[in-house]
Amino acid sequence: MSRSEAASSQHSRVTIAQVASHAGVSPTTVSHVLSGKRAVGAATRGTVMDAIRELGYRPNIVARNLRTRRSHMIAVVVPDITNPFYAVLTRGLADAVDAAGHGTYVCNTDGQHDRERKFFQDAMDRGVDGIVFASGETASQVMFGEVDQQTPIICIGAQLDHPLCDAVIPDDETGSRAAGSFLASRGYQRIAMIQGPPHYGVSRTAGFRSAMQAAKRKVPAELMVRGNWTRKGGYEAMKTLMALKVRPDAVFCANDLMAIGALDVAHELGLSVPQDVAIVGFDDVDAATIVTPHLTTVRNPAYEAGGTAGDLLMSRMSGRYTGAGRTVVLPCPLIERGTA
Amino acid sequence: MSRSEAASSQHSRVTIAQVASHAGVSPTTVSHVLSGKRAVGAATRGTVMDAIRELGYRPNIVARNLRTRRSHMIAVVVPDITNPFYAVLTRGLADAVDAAGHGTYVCNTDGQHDRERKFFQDAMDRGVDGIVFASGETASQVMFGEVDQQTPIICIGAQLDHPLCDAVIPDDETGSRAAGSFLASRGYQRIAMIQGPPHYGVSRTAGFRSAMQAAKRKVPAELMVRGNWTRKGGYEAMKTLMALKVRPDAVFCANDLMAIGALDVAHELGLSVPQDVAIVGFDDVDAATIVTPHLTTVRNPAYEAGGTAGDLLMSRMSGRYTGAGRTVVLPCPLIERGTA
DNA sequence: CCGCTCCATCAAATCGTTTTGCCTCAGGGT
DNA sequence: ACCCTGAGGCAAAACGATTTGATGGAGCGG
Repeated sequence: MSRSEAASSQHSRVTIAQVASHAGVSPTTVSHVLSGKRAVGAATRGTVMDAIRELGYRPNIVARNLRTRRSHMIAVVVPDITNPFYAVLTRGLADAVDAAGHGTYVCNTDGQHDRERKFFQDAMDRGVDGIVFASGETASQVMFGEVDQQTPIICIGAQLDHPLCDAVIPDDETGSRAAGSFLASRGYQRIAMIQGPPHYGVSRTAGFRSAMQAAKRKVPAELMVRGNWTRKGGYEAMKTLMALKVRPDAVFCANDLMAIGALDVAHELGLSVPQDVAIVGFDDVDAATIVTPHLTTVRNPAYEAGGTAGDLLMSRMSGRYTGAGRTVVLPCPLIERGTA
Repeated sequence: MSRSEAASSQHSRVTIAQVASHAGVSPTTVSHVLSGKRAVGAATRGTVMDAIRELGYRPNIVARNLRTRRSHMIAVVVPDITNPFYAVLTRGLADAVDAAGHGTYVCNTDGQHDRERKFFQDAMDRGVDGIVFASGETASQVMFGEVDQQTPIICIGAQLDHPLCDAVIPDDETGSRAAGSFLASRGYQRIAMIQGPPHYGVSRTAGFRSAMQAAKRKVPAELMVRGNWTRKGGYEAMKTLMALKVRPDAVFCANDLMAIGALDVAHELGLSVPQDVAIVGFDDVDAATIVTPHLTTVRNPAYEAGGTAGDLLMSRMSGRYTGAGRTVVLPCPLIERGTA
């Protein structure tokens, strides 16, 4: 093997200079052969290519990054990669930018603002070409003080007033409205909602309310309860709903986990779903098809969100687009399954 | 703000040379203040620190990487970050190395060998300090031909005979044996197993067999069926088991998804679990506590695996350890829940 | 034969650090 | 007086690529 022979002959990696001397040309020429930025004679090119192959040359990307000021690396900062929503989002992003040769540097913040800031700093210092920020709707804009005006930032799920910051936001409100309208169209009369904690998921509540208004359904305060996004929280919220003197015949939950908790209560009470009570969730997590019956829900397009974030990023990195912050909103379609 | 003032005054970032001239010293001295590798007079240090603060200097990490030949970045190559097992593993790794200032570059291979090779190359070219390879048990050692002897590699779930490659392997076999013994100790007589596809998960099968032998349970061939790791696969395997003239009263599944499929069949047939038939899974995925009753299973320690991979890596990167490949095996404890 | 354009190539500067070798000065021991 | 040591500082050489300006011919019209 010429490769291993070359590798063993010298401790470290082959440099462009060694290729050049082996081929009897200057480093410049080798660089031009590789990049194609200037014309190179066919014969010379052949010699150089041979030398490259023979020595097993691989370019040192760090050196290139230093000179070109591009790293072909983008940072994605999420609360927790363990959360399937962010895992899928990250995958969508990775798939979108992979073809263009960009790697993805994943940062877990656990939603802590100081970690968000730390990773912003770190990403800038490392010279990433772009940052995708998906820390949920509570994205404080504190950390943007730290940011270099050069590197593009994409915000997912929240709109920020940073000049060069594009945003991609799933259309929670329309999705929730669809869920509400759907329940109404099925003839359910007393439709309740299990919301998220105060100040969270407000657009989901808004969409639901607007649907109820359009369908001429009254929603007394007792039918609007809250949970903390967890299965247990949904369980308890559903308990209080079912303890009402006159029970709801349908309930829309602000996320799937709470919907699953609500389903637990229905099973516990011996209620059949959706005959006795209908349930609709939001997010379309994997678990939605594991419970029985399968959960009717609204899809939160994580993969697509990551993908369009990647596209927006690349359009800026390439210089194709240099204008003000764009906003693309993604539809959240209703997925009809067994619980409504 | 002195920071923004400095930033606006010049287009690009502040360099160490600017700090030096602002403080009236040489770049060398600034570097020494930052790194502490050589003594610097207290007065000088103060001046330099002030200059750094005043100009808002941030070191250019790319330049540093080029000079020091370390990137403080480690690559983790997994089949798919979307798979919760690998997401958790990645998080464990990230948490372990984060404190030491290492970032994690995530690569999704989808289990394709050419992508594995491509990312190996890419990671080497980018100058990562280490690679964690978690592409499951079928890790071909093809891509190791590409690898620079310098950069340490940790293999998760498979043992490779690369000289400097440490391995961390979850103890599937003991875990499976525990599952089998547990079923036997509960008095189940006809214990079946739904295995993975041929050549996969052999140690899980081995552990189960050894437990059966120790418990003096016969396992006729008809009780050893196969699925393809999916819920559907488990469903079908369970169907054929339940179509037997004499049914098993317990079944151990090589992973949770198949166990959930088996559970579907039990529900469909009106069998009560675990009275009529017991079911035990493997992995302890989130879904295990979503099904009813909650799945009794064997825990596959993803987080710990990622964490110890990080530790092994750091011990090599720091030069603390330079010996032959180590192997650490992680226990897979049985988690008793409702299905057995 | 001159001037012009193209093509191919090269030398040298640059990116922003870290690190090595050398210098100076002060102080202490003999 | 002399040597030695340690502290504190600087100049310059890496690190390994890309990029710019210059150069030397070749081809060609006038």
